[in-house]
Amino acid sequence: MNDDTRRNQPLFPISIVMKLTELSARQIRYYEEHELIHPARTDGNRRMFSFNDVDKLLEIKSLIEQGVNLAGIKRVFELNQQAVNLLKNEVKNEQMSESAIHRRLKRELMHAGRFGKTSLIQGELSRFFH
DNA sequence: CTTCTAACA
DNA sequence: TGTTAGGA
Repeated sequence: MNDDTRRNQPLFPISIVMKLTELSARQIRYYEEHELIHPARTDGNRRMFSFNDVDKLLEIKSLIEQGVNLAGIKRVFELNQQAVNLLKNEVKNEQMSESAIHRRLKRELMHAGRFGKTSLIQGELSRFFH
């Protein structure tokens, strides 16, 4: 099992996520309603969150505190996803050497760092560290 | 007892 | 966003 799979494992119920993110259940459910997160469901219809879900919620919290509305947050995620896809394609097309990939990645990570915990692209970047 | 959806003195 | 009702 790789890191990606591990980070996407549905592990905790909403009560734990509330403590980890300091967000109310209302907020967490609201963000799901607006498709900012997609937690898994148990047989009993209970939400089960993964590490990636928690990271994303922390990201949402940070952006909300900075005055970004839900539409804005969606765009941030979309642009972030586009950046990931570009990196993936470049790697796939083997148009970059290993060292170039890592240099590029380091630059992306530092850029992401300026915005807080942002980007890091839902843990998807971990795939490039293999 | 925890979580879910829907609704709003 | 908070809170509460009524179920599961």
